[in-house]
Amino acid sequence: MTEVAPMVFVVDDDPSVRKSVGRLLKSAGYQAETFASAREFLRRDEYPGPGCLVLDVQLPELSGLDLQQTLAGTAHSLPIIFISGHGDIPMSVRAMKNGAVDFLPKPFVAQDLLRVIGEALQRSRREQNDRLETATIRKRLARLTPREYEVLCSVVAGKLNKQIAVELGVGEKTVKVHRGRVMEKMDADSVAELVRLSERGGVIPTPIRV
Amino acid sequence: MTEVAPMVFVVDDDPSVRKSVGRLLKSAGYQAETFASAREFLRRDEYPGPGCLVLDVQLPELSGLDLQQTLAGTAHSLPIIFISGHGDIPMSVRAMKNGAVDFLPKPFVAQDLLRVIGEALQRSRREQNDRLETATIRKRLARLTPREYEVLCSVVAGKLNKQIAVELGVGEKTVKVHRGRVMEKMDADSVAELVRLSERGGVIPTPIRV
DNA sequence: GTTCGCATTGGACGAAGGTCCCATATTCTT
DNA sequence: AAGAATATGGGACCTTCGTCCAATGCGAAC
Repeated sequence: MTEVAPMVFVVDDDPSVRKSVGRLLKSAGYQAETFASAREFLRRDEYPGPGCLVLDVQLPELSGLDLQQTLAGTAHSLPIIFISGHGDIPMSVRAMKNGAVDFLPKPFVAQDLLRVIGEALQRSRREQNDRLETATIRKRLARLTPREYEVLCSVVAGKLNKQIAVELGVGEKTVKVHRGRVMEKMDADSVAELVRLSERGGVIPTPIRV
Repeated sequence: MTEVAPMVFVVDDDPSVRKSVGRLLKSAGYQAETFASAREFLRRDEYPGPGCLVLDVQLPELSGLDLQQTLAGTAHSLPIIFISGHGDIPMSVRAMKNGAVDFLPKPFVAQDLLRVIGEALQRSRREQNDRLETATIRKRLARLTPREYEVLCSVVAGKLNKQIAVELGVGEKTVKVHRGRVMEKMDADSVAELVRLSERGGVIPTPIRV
């Protein structure tokens, strides 16, 4: 495990804010990288470790809220803390609804920002872990052949080999082989574990026909 | 299925707001009940159907935000829409962080309130369904004897009857009996289903000793 | 055109799961 | 004290699962 210092990105069109916030973050032990616009931020390199984004709402071209929506659902989306000089309540509500960690009106005290950044980084770590886990599972799922995947769906639906065989129009023997390979490829020691892995991987159990 | 009209509770110390909002809601086809204070609201009867709470932030004694925290985690918590005449951004952020559906500054247009209430009721229905499902599962879990519960925890961990028997210091036969009763009481047709039920019911699989 | 991955199946066998009827001991409630 | 719920088993039996070794057919890739 390479220890990676948390990274805080700052996007604000005001140079003095970038400078002061950047200094504050570094003095607090974080890595900091500042950007003057949303587009500039979008050209950044991916950062592997935990991190968050301190984002001004009012920005030229693409606004902070627009950037938030652009980033939402991205594979490497970061927790966002908004800062705003002329924000209003509907703006802050929209930001929070879209998953922002907090929304700080300017001027704010350094302590408030640091506290919220702590929250954001904690969330980032959690999300990163979750993403890592599901990515691992997805990779395993991707190694399954189409037929194996069909069998998996039926197995996690709780069906017997015999039933699966009938539904797929093959022999029970064949199902057993596929099933064995599924267990191996998914690295599951038991059906219980297979069910949990499949659930996190988004596998839909084939409906049981009564 | 008894069709229940959605219920909207309104808590505001301003009588004119209670009156106008109440009228608006009824004209929109909702049931409405108004309260002048948080304490008064807390004395209300439980309402079984979908519903939400339109809550003023500034209230005598217990504030709207306090009431939100009091209600949070309650078995019958309702989605909350805040309305506020003198709210600020930190206030709205706090409300949203604690799960509010929205935060509307007064004055607001009727259409906005109705739109947000629609969201809130949809969330209410979803939460109600989720609560119903987990409650059903919990009831079944509660019918298990201590021993049966132990067996369940081991089964969903993917252990073999033999292993479970050793760990519990009983015969494999006994485990089979308990296991059978667990399947029956939990109304599960397969181990896969049992795993899913257990997960939603908060059952912790007993760790596997390698 | 040969090699590789995929899907398919056979036979055999042991391990595991599930269920029937039956029985005993303990504990707790009524 | 009687009865119910709980926990524990025996014996018998069948089903299901998993795995060993072995084989065939098919399409795609090299």
